[in-house]
Amino acid sequence: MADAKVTIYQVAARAGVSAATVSRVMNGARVSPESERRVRAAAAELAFTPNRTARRLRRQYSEVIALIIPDIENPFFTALARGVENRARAGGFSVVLCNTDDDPARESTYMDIAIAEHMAGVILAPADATSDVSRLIAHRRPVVAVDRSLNRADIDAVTVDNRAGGLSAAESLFAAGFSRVACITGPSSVETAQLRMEGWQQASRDRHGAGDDELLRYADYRVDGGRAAMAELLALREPPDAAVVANNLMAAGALDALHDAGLAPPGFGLAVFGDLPFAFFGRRGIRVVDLPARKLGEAAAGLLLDRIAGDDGPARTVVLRADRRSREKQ
Amino acid sequence: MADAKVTIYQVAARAGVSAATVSRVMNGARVSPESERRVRAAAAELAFTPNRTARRLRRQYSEVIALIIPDIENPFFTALARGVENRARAGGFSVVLCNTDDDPARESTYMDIAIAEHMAGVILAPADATSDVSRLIAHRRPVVAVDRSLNRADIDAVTVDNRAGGLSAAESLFAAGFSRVACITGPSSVETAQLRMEGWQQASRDRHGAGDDELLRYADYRVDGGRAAMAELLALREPPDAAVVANNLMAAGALDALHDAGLAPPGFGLAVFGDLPFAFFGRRGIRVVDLPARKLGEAAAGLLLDRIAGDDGPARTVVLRADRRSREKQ
DNA sequence: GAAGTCTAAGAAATCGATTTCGTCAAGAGT
DNA sequence: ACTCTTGACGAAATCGATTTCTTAGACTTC
Repeated sequence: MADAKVTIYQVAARAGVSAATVSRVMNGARVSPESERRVRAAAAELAFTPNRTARRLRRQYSEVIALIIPDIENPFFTALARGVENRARAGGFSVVLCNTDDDPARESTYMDIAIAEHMAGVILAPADATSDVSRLIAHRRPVVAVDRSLNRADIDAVTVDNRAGGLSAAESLFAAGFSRVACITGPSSVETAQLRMEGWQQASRDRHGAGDDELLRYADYRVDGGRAAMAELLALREPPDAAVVANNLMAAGALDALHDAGLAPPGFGLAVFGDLPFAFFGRRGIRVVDLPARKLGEAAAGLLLDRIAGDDGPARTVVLRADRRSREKQ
Repeated sequence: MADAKVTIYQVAARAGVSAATVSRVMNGARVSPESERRVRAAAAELAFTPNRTARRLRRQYSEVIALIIPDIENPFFTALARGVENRARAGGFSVVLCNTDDDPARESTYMDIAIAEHMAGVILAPADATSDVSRLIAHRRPVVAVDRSLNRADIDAVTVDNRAGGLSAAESLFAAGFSRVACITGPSSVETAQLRMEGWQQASRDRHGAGDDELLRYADYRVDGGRAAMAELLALREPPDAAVVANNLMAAGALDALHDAGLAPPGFGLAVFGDLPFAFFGRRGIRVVDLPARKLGEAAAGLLLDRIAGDDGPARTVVLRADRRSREKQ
């Protein structure tokens, strides 16, 4: 019975009613009990699944949201994705995950697709500060920026307090007795990288009166960049005895470089932004600035669903705390 | 100019032609140079983006494929996803990532969505052996199973040689001088878990004449399960001196448990299926059975794209090698 | 120069569900 | 008894692009 293609008209014919009535049954509009029964029976017998494409064309709307992230292999973003998905599912939405590899062109393409596909909204972890969401705005598609904010006051954003996180990470290292605390951060064009560095800088100034730019390295938020940066720092005439590393991937590389030099936490102080899910022994003694990735995702999805539901109040910015904690066990 | 909604008719009006002609221009059919020029100009001025929903309804087809995986936070599956995405993008397709958390109900829902959304095909990493793809088949949607095969001969599959991997992992531990080699594998209902265990079992039999079930633990492919299983093994009257662990997450847990007992590789032999992207020091001395996740994804996407293009030859099964290697550096 | 190709391009049908607009009948109110 | 609601439900319009059909002209070919 379950043929490859069952339309609403076939169901209607079988139930002896019109297509309109079938539609009403499927969408919970008022229908007599008898009609409803017949329609449901017919739909079940034919294994009818409404064609979402047709519905979407008519409704100008779909229950799908796009989540655009720069790196699908980074656990931070997958955890974030999971948060988005949980919240979205609870609201009856599906999530399409789009991976840009930090490429603005791909990001732009995905936004166009979101428009052309009638997606209900977009959650964007911007590749960089130049991300252009104007086409989304022009098409009235709700957008929420997550992790990194866009430089515009008119759209919702969910971020963590990166500056405070950087400050507290560096301070905790100083407090633990380290004196030369370096900083390995991400690309200077990336907001989170800049803010985390500024937190470190602030702590250094508080401590030494002036920031020590010799101990600052901009890398690329990737493993190899972290390894290279740490290697460079260790090669200084006066190397650091601790470091704040601005993301998990670079920390992996940095740990590698440390190990090559015969060093490791807790002898060498290390504070890292974000969890290191697969770091075992190495993890012990590392200070982790907890990035609440899943919560970021949930919050972003929450804001987006509000907008989709019609909320058009002024843009909100949610800033979650980045808690430092000294991690013992999972 | 770029208004919220630009249809093909508005472009047609502005260019002084019919909608059909605009469609022809957008799809590369024959049109006079003059018309083409005018249409392109009008389309550009209005920032026209064809409505994909309408196109899809008419064409009964979309350039989107679904990738259904059990755990989005597992690096194995994200690497696989990246492989799928690369290959799909190259072929002009987008990928929708669906996370099931190993829940057959969610898996089933996603398959229905794939049908209702007119997706071109589905790549499925089955939650378990009972996954039912019959509705996809009934709707003529190409399906490729990846990582785990479905128990049916009529659909394409891409897997790794899990049995050989398990065998070689265990053998390499025996060869290195370990004598009591345990095995921590996944749920017995999961094919990969079963096969990897069988490889270990084979090696144990070859060595000892009989497999030692005392040293076998079925866990859940998760960190906590691996930790608990290893803790149990270490508590035996005669604990193992080495272990084959059937996936990366459980290995993370197992390493934790080892550490708690004051043990670690290479003193305690450890062979693991799949990469441990964030494992630093711990990783050294671990034997990794390399699961070519990205290649799996690429191969699966390749098969699927062939089917979408109309290939209806008999089902193919691609088995990739799971190479054991002793990992030094990234 | 008549009959037979092509070509470009417009009019209209189509994809399948939703939704507006009417119609009809049953029950309410005076 | 007569109008007024009210509710169920069918006919038809609609969403926007694609894809037949058709037609009108231009160009061959004998």
